[in-house]
Amino acid sequence: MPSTVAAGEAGAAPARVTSRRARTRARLLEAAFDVFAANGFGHSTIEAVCEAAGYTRGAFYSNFTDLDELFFALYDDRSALIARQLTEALAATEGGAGLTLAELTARVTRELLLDRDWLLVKTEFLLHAARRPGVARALADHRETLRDVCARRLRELSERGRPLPALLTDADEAARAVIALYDGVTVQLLLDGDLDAARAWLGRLLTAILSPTEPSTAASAATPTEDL
Amino acid sequence: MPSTVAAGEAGAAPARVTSRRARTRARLLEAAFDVFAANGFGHSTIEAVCEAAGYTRGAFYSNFTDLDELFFALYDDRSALIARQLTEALAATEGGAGLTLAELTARVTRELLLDRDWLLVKTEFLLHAARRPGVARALADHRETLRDVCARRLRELSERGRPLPALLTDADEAARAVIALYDGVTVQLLLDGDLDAARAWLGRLLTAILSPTEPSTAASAATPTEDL
DNA sequence: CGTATCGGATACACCGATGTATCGAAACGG
DNA sequence: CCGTTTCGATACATCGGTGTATCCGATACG
Repeated sequence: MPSTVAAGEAGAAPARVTSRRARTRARLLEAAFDVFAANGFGHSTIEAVCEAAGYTRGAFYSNFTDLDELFFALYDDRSALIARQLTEALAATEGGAGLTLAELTARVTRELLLDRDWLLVKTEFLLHAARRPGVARALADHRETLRDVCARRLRELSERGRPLPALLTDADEAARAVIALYDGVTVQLLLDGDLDAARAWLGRLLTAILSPTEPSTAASAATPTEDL
Repeated sequence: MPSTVAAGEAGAAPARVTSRRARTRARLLEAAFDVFAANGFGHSTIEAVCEAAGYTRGAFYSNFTDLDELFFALYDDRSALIARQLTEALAATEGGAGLTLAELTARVTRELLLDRDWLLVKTEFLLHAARRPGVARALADHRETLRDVCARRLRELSERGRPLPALLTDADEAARAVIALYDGVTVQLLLDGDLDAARAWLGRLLTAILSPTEPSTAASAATPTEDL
């Protein structure tokens, strides 16, 4: 069951599944990605996707019921792929030495900030999920597994002497901060399209927030939202 | 000229503009906000907006040409309103004492993280803009003015002895970091809908990234993305 | 290699949204 | 108040996308 976020196939699975089916399905997903990236999900039609894939609508309805379902499947595929890439990139600690902070940020930056089209589709899926509690939970779960991967590396880091900032209580929270910064930089990248700048900026932000704070000032600003 | 992002009225302005027109226009925008928040811009129709506003499509075509145009006007109005609120909130330094870091974060958190519906619409507008270079630039400009407001307060702060983190070179960059964190927390809020948690989390993140870092570790991690 | 099943193409009926042209009524200026 | 201008409602023609039913070629399996 390689589904990362959830299931949701079209109709009951046929008794005899040919491999041609898998090909056209893959092509449809590929084409849908391009169409969604270009026009946005809301302004995309089944016909446009089929035409981009080189099929007629018959092929679509044989594989999916909705555009919604295809959208979900598309996100499922892509996000699983990226999750795998990130996990591998962070797991590759040759020599057993473990990652340094610089390496960690560099790898996160490299693996996660890929192309703008994916960010467009991903963000649109976020909005899609935000309006459907079930999908939202599934997406949140998926994000949580990614966060755990990140948290594990950060925990290693802190156990090997590199202290985490005092304001972030544990590695899990530090990982949350990493995600937040990543999402924030994504917004900027969507606007200006400068991938290199976004990578550099994310790198700086990550090191900034993961660097230890001075104990004195940290204590005085621990609970900022209490008063006023 | 109260337009914040850009202009773009429907047709040439009539010689005699009644005030009824302004009312219906406002109502249409109001209704559009609700409809967009509920269904998403892409899945919203002119009819749905008009019905929600209590008009027929005739009223719409008398005020706008497109849904796109209405969307732009809607964002224009709302964002200008919020920009005003934020500016006022940050400017209100009674006694001339200036804001503390805790006050600053508290106010940003309070003024910017309003309701989820607005975040939905705002994010959708971001995607909308990301696909149209002209709109993207306009939106970027608008964000820049907000950032400047923030940067000014941060500069005051650092001039009154509160040091900025060494990894963020100046107040402008610190303001960028604030924006990035805000955007990042927005994503989380869109997913889980927990407004209070988002506020608290944003507050912690802001103080974390704006607190001074230890000089030693700061220097060693200054250029993280160079190698590897 | 034959045959049963599957997958995608084709054709059709339908609906919903769009845009325009026109008309009655409200709002403004005198 | 009354004429004039403007605003929004109504009616109409049209178009694009959807979903379904059906059919023929492709494919797997014995």
